[in-house]
Amino acid sequence: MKPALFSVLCELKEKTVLSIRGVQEEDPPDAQLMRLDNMLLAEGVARPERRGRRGSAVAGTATPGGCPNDNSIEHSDYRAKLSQIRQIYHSELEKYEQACREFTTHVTNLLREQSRVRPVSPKEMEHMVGVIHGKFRAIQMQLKQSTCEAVMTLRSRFLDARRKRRNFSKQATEVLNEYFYSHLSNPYPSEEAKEELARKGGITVSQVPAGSSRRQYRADLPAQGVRSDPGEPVHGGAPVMRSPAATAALPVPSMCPQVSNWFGNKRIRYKKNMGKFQEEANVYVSKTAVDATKVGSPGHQASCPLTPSSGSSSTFSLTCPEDASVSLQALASDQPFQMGPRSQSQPRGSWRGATPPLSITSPAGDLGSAHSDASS
DNA sequence: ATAGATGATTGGGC
DNA sequence: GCCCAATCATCTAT
Repeated sequence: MKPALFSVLCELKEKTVLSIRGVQEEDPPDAQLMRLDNMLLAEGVARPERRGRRGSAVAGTATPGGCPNDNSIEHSDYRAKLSQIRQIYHSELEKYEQACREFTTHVTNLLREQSRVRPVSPKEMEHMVGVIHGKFRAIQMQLKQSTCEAVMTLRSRFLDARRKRRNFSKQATEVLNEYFYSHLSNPYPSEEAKEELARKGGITVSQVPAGSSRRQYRADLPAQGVRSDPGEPVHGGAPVMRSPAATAALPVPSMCPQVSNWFGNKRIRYKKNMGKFQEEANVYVSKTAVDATKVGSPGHQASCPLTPSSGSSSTFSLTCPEDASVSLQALASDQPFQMGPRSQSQPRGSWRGATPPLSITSPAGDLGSAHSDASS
């Protein structure tokens, strides 16, 4: 009687297990878990800490967006804190894994024990182990999530670009201003010009700092980490880190975001308050005039690689009250302008009309403006 | 301590 | 993808 009952039970069991398996098949690869893993990997948290020459090994991955050359105290502080997070993460992970192993063994033993009095198929054992692993995976995910959050907070505190703001050097400002005022009719440097300006001004030509190009970082954001309260700003443009895969798919960012920022700010501020910049404009225009005479004849043009981006011909549409002086300036700087409809290479945006009432004449052979502006 | 200057970020437009 | 305009956050001169 007993063996017969046992075999019936076995049959029932088999059916039950099959039905369970039918209901919950293996989960598809968890996208969020992958994201977390990728982020931890990218931040250098997922890898166990390398002993020995700490810092350099960590720094390479720990400053994806900050100031690569900024070996400040804050940076070592950042690395130390990141290292702490890493240690905690790995020790917790180890704990969870061990607990998982122990619990699995315990349950397996228990099932084996029970298999003497009731039918326990290998599949059922497998299923139980799977359930346990699933539970521990969930716990692991929580751990990873909180680790990510900790890293985010750390990044925001130490690497926020705004907090790191440094004024450009005098040389850099001069170079930029010279270009700006000598291309006043069309102050939109091309990518090459920006690089050249950055080089000349000693501005570090970096990849976009983590905080400087929000759009790239936002394309594939998970829900977490968007810009937060002002007291604890999440790292400006890097609310969330991208997976390496996502990084690879993204477009190449501008190589000179600082220069672009500078020109953006300059154009806006100049336009808003031309009067205020009048003096500065004069200084730079006369400066370039002197340079031009030093270099040679007014027609000397060959040496400047800096050309505006939106076509080499800069044009005016005279919409501001200072038309007369604009004309004068345009004439003085040998720049063409037009009264009628704008040509295709019209300065972009709303710059038209912002051309200034320069009180002195601009040189003919300035830093490329005459060359580039007049070349057409 | 404060105001103004300045570099960076953001949201929207094209 | 770049630009403008507004704004933020920090630096600097006073």
